[in-house]
Amino acid sequence: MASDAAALLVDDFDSRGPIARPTLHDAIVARVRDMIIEGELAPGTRLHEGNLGKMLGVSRTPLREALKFLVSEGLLELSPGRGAVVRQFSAKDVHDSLIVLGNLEGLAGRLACEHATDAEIGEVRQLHDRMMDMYEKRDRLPYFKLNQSIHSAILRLSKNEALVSVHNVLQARLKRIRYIGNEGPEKWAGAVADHEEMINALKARDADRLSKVLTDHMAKTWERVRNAI
Amino acid sequence: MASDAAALLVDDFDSRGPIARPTLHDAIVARVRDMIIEGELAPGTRLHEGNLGKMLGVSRTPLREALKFLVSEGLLELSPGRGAVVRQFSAKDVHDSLIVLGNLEGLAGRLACEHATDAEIGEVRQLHDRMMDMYEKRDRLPYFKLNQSIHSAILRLSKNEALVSVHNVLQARLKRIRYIGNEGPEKWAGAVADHEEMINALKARDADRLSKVLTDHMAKTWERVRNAI
DNA sequence: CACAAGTATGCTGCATACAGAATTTTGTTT
DNA sequence: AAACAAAATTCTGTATGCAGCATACTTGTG
Repeated sequence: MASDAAALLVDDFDSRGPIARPTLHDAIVARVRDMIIEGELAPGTRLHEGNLGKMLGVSRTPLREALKFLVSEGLLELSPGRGAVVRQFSAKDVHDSLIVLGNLEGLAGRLACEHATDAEIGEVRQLHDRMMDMYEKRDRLPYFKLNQSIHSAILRLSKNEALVSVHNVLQARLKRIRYIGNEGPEKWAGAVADHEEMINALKARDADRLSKVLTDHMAKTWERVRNAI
Repeated sequence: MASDAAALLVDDFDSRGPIARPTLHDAIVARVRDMIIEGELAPGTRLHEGNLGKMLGVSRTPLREALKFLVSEGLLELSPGRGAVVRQFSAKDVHDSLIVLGNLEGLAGRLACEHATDAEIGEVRQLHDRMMDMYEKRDRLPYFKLNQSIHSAILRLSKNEALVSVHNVLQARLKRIRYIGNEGPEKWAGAVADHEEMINALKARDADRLSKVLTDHMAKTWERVRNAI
């Protein structure tokens, strides 16, 4: 019965990766990470290995290994003798992270202008156009997801693995908060304007301008989410 | 007998931290990380859970948890069914990481100029002076360690936890390579000159200059280590 | 009735046991 | 002698068991 649920968990895992088949470990990590990001496990929650394991249909051993992994990612904290707790980010933590993220995205933009092919830039353009459609319809969730895709794409186009890696870690920590932070119409319009400038700078391969837009965009993100914390 | 060695391992752990006592988990992570950084476990080495555990006097369970932790840090890779392998960094990986590190240190310098107290800058100055003494004596190891301390100190003075965190991760991945990369006299002199300018810019709280020196310094580091890979 | 001490329960941390996959070794055949 | 196949061994991945600590509860006392 436990193995059935575990098999289900693995099937759930989105494996569009290249060769390696999904492992139970990866599935658990992905699942718990999602539970944290989507707020199912609120910050401060103490993770009960027995219950959580039964819930996921996994024994404590692989679960504990996955939790250690998430501790290293900064999504959980470990208090000795008391197990894992969903990490609570202070306003300063969020602000600090956004500053670093802004800097990293700025660098990514600079590198993307240098290394991206025309075809790749075209793909980002398509993402952008689809996002604008969603903005016209004021369809928030697809807009949000396309928005994330664009930022991820620019990171990818930097062709810098290390950069992608550290960006992903910081991004994951803030994802929940950014998801919550629902700006009003005027700030939303501002964000969209930023994105227009981004895509233009990228098409023109204007590294300085793209870098600046991305960094500034992240600074404005702070204004959008600060009262949601 | 296993527990004896485990106790020894914990005692080995450098716990100048605030409150929390060292846990076996932390001790194992620190120990294996050091073994990787110091080259005792060469890149590409397949980690044998049985042997390594016996060597450290720990059973497989906490060891595996520690390995998962190090996988998340990017020091190990996991091939399903085949366990953990010490990650091999290509020249491009190193180059990419150094670019990101340079950017992060540049940001750190900028923030340090803003947030550091005069006393803290004084402490960095002292580290710098001691490092210069070691340079006069051409005493490489203490020079190297003080050098690292200075960079860490600047990161700390940024007062940005997220920045320190991601910097540490990237730093750990490259530590072994930088340790190996022994430059000749003329490049060493160049590095020392960079450090002179760093400390001057920091004292003057010239954010732009400090930022630029740190970023450029890291770019030169690539020249120093590239033939060691 | 409040508070403290002792007790009981439950959870974490670690070790061990077991099943299945991977690798190596050995035997057979060409 | 080389190549292939099959068996045996070894190792990983997962489950379970046990000891010690933390917490909650209960009971006794002021």
